[in-house]
Amino acid sequence: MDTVGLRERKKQETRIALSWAAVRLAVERGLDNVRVEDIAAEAGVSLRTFRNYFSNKAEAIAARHVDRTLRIAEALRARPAREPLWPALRGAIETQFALGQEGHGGMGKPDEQWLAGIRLMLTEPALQGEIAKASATAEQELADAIATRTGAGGMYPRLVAAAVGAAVAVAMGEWLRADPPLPMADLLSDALDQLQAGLPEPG
Amino acid sequence: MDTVGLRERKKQETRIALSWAAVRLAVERGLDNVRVEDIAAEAGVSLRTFRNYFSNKAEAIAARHVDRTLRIAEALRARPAREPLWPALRGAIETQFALGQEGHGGMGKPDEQWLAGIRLMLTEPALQGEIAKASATAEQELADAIATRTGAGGMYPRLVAAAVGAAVAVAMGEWLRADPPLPMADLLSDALDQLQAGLPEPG
DNA sequence: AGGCATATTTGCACTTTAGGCAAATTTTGC
DNA sequence: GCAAAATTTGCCTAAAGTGCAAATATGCCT
Repeated sequence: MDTVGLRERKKQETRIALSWAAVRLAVERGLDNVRVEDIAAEAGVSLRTFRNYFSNKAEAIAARHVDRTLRIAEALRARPAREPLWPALRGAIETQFALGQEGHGGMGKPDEQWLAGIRLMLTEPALQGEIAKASATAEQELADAIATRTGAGGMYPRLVAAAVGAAVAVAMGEWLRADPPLPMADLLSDALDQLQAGLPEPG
Repeated sequence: MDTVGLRERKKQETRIALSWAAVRLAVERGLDNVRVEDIAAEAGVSLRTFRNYFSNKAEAIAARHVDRTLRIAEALRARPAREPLWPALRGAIETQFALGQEGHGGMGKPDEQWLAGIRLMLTEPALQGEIAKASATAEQELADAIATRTGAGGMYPRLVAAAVGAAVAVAMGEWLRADPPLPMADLLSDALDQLQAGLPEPG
């Protein structure tokens, strides 16, 4: 038998189905034209069950993004303890963004839903609070992982986590904005370089 | 007559009164035991008027914090254009946090409401989304001001704004947490120093 | 397999939030 | 003063959110 039972797995499936339905409907009709009830129906559960998982539309839409960002901290912990912090951080981040680049030899269709979800979150003002909350959660985990890895105390772990989170957010924003599309990896690398250089004033 | 008419001023007063009432009631009874209706009553306006100003409790509570953080960008713009970016940034930030230090020769009572509001926002999970949204708004303004001042394009202005926002947030958190209380100015300065040094791994 | 304990889903009742709309009130500019 | 414009307010309806208990599904032990 698996380490996770049927119960656990079905719960996860329901959660994903709800989040997926939320994003799809919101993209199709616009956020305001989607009732929580519709999302529940789309996912094949009762309205009340939706509320057992999420407290509102925004949370449901952001759920997959939250999961993804939380995995950065997880990836960091999985790295060899002796690896210096910054390379480890870059590695951990890259594993979560190893997609979206078109024309690359990799998978052809770069998680279209994820892209739509991100675009939606950056577009709809009503979702910005949620994306920010997601970042806060992720940064908390990241700070813990950094503290464990470096043994540093004080503000350092939280500073690094917050700064890295900021860099990721800025890079993501630029990625969506860039008209001649740029590879996410490059933007991310560029942002982290500037951060590590202490953000010196150009010119 | 003033440059702003009575209308403008009363609107601002109502806004402040509502935000103030929201914070006070939430601190007194706990966030969940405050209905929007109560806040409106406390501020002496109708429930419907409350909704003309804010769309929910959280927004009302965060309003004064938003105003305050927006003033950082304003302060940056007010600085001499030739001043290098980082000193100007530090100066602008400090002007908005020139309070809260007890035992300093300055004002005796350091905006008790503000402290309570901040503590509330950092404490109540339901408000974290709002504080984050506030930061996002402030960072947008800050990025614009930085872009204007430095003439830099690309991600630089947004990166600096986001990183500075992160540093301020971390310093504020530490300030509230520190058991033997530390001066906000020191924490802020420390955080910005680390940022400018490129957040090198200690040890 | 059978059966008990635990977790999840669901329906239902109820309170609160959210927002459109038009009437009443207040401020502004002339 | 007085008309135009903005703000406040009450009313109304849809939707969100929450507690509770019954029904259903799963895990676990014998």
